[in-house]
Amino acid sequence: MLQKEPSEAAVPGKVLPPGYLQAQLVARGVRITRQRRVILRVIENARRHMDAATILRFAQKEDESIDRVTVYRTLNLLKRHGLVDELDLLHIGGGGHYYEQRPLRQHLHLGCLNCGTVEEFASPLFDRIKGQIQRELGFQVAFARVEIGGYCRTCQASGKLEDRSH
Amino acid sequence: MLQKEPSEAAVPGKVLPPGYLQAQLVARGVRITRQRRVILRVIENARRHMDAATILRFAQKEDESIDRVTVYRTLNLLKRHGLVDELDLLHIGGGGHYYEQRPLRQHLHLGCLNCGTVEEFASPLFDRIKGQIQRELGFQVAFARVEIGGYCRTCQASGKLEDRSH
DNA sequence: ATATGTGCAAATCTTTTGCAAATTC
DNA sequence: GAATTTGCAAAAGATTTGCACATAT
Repeated sequence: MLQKEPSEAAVPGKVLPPGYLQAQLVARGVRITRQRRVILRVIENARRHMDAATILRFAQKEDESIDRVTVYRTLNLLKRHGLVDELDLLHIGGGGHYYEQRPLRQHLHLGCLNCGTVEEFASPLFDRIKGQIQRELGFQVAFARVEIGGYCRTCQASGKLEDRSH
Repeated sequence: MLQKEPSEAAVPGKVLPPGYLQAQLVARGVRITRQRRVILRVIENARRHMDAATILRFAQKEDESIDRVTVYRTLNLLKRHGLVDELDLLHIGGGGHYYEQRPLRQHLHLGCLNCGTVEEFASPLFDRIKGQIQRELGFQVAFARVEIGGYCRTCQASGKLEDRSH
């Protein structure tokens, strides 16, 4: 399967302070171990969306002994506490999942089917949709995942559109 | 108390005619085999979102000999032609993927974290977001996947909210 | 005849589980 | 000292691949 690094996306207004993940866990009475500290830092400092294997690779740069399993367990911990979101970015870059620290402001992910770059986009309209869902269906929204496939401006301009989803 | 009045398109009705998938493939010069015919019919007649294993189970009711691999290959074929969409429905119901015939009208998936039910919802606002993306980023939208986690009206009313995402 | 599709077995990839040893409170 | 967390090995689950045989044009 083709392996492609998901882009460095313009992360819309990352407002969360450094150490936020750890602070949140501490506030919830979760024990912070040596390996968790490393993994949290890797996630917070991510310049792009990372899958578990990538997070492991970065974590092992700081602590060789960290195991793949510990990464998965920490990701599950963070998911349970709603501190990270799991994406699959339309599988443009592989079969697994990608993780990002849950942002203050919900955003959409735009994956280019040609070059694999992932942009992010926030729209007030999406908040209105959530309100509409709540009002019309009585469905209480907890979180959302929006992944849009298409072609980025650059690839359209280049004219070299080779659809990799086929 | 919330009023029960799902306006507009709570569940966007299936508008595509029976045999649409097969017709589309034929129109594109794809050969229709015995097993493909069965698998296409299973997908078209789906009453809920199915994963590959479920599609296989239904297909084998009609033709015992159909193999798991053929289901995957047919799904890939349909994906390549943009005739089905792949979802994971927030993994409320398992680790794999779910498939649905690509609808005429884009809709959002609302998965209840409590009972696992998936509702669908279409909103003209979402079309406006797509326009916005196109205009503001020059990103040409091909398809979208929207999965929203939360709590359905029924579960909220029942009071028995046991969060399965934790 | 030639292209393509199929089933089977095995491989691959991702994620989870069992358990003894290590770590933390 | 009790409870939690870790690493290792192994299992489990989902999907893909190699290949000989079958099927369709």
